[in-house]
Amino acid sequence: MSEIQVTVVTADAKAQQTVTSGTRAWELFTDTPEVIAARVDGQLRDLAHELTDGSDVEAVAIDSADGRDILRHSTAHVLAQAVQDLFPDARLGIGPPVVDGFYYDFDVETPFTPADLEKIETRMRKIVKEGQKFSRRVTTDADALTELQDEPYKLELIGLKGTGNAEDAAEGASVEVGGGELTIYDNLDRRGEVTWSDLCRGPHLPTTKRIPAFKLMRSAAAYWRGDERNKQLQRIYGTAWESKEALAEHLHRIEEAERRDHRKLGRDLDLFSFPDELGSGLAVFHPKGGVLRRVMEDYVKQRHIEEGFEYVATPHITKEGLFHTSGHLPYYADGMFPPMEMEGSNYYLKAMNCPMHNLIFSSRGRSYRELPLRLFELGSVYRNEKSGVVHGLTRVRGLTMDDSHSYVTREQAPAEITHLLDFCLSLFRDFGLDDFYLELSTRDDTNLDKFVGSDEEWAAATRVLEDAARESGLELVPDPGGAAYYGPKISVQARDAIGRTWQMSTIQYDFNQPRGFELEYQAADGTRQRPVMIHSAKFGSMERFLGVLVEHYAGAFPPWLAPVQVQAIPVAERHADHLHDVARRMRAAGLRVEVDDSDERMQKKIRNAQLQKVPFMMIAGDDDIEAGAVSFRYRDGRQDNGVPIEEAIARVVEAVESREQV
RNA sequence: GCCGCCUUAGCUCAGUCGGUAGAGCGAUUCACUCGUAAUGAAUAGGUCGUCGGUUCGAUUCCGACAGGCGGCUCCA
Repeated sequence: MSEIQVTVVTADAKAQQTVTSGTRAWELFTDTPEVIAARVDGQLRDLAHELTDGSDVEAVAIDSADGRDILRHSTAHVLAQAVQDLFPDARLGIGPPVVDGFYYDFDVETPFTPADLEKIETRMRKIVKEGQKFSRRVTTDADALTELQDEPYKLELIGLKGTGNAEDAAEGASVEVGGGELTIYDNLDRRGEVTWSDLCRGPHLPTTKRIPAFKLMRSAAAYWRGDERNKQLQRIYGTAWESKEALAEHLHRIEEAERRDHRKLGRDLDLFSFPDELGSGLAVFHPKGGVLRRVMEDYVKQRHIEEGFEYVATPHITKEGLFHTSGHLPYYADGMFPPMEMEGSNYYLKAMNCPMHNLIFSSRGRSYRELPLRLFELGSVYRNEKSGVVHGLTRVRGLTMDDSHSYVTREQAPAEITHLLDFCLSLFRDFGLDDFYLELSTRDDTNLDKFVGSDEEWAAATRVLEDAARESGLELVPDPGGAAYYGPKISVQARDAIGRTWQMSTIQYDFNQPRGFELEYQAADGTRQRPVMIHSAKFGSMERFLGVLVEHYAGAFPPWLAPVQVQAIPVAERHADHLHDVARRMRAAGLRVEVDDSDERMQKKIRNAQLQKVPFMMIAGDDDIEAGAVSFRYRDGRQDNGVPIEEAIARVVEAVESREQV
């Protein structure tokens, strides 16, 4: 037996080690049980991987990003084995790890019920307990096609691999047939007998016993290879973690997110509702939600004007010709409400504001001296969102965009895009959101029917946007195929307090509509030139942004946004007049104050104010009246007693004006 | 749009193996007037999502539709 040299790589060191040939990766890590795989020369490998001379070997711990992916992928295998144990007719789709978990798709006659999931989970625990070994076996396409002849979806993946399309075949397909050679993983029981096999690239945990904690979450249908023309498979989602504690924390985070759900808080805080009578995806804002909207709208209007925009207004409905000119009807009709016929014309509800703004631009001759010309409105639009996608305030059928169109020369476009991007980000910061990334949505070059314009125009537009995005220094994520039909876009994705992301702003470079509308300005040399238009929505939709704010703050808004800024609570009935007096003075200072002079006990009033997440509770009893003062209680239970009235008013005013959180 | 699940009082939810329903919170009224997260009592409130079918009888079973939830697809 000969000797070979390997290099064990850790975060801060590299150590040469001499081992005998045939040594497997696990032998290097026998005293570190959290290691479940190895990265050998940059490739993730099973611990059973046989080392070769000169290899760099790095431990992969189960609680690392790669380690969790491997854990979850292995748990997905256990899921599939359990499903085929219990439902022998189930055919396998794809089973990759995803953020915080994994899924596996199955073709079954009848969809899984919650009771089925329980049975499957029980079966999975049994498999985990059995400590089945994940054993890698290299195979050939021909052998695999024979072996997997009962698994039509796997055969399809192997076929796609042959054409080099495996990576594009479907989300997660690469975990099955990615990489160079085709491999099958056998699950071996204690006697070494094969109990189950699956086509898989790996790597995997050494045994199922190394799955410390998992849970099945839900089942749902999913189109095979993500294409709605294909059959729907039944997808089971699960999660798996390196410890029971980590699983518990994950479940706790989900509960936390549910607690912040804007749909629940919207009801609890009496902000908005979705009356069935209106139809799906159509919200009404109650007085308290109305305060939020008004504050947002007033602020965003003022900021637009400060940034050089001119406020305009346009109708909600128009004859169809306009949307032909803009390209909406040829390219976007599915997204619009059906037309209504009147006096021989078809009228459409507006799905976008841009065509109307173009009419304002072309209402008279324009000079280069007017550019950039920036038109802005809070434009309400109606979109025929498919019934299955409507979701709270974040996906609605009627929405109001803070929508603007900047008409610029080609030369001015880059600076204007940077200007718009800076504007978006500063607005978010004013509202307390300061964690963003950008997405660059480009044309899908394989589906040109969906997009207007020449290759050169798209390339130029994409370049301008990409440059501006890079200049911002923010993380930039590509989104191929995500462009609008008329041009590429940058979108700003904001993370909320618990790490979820939401598409807010979009900035789109459009060379098509100016051509369609024959927009022109007269240049300095007397020639007529075509402007470029840049679409931008900063909040995106007022509805979605409001929903995101509710979740970001979990309903506990900073005072400048809070529907009720001060809730006054008398200790006893005789103290109410004092508070009514202070409340009057606060309202005169522009504050939103309510006095709770109901018959409840003060403890109950405090509880109510607490549940309504009011930033300032203003309490007064005998001591306060005697001292010409009030007492504050904050949402965190902190107290500040005996604050002189003038100072109390000034304090709340200051908190509102500074837009700080209290 | 597709798949699955769900819809009982304003909210959260019991319940009826087919014989028209209950609780807590909330609301209203009365009593209590209290120093930092729920005072007590009484009262009102429901064509059990809508429409159709089966049945002597449907909130319960079946179907369609509407709305919601979880995904998928889509998303200007």
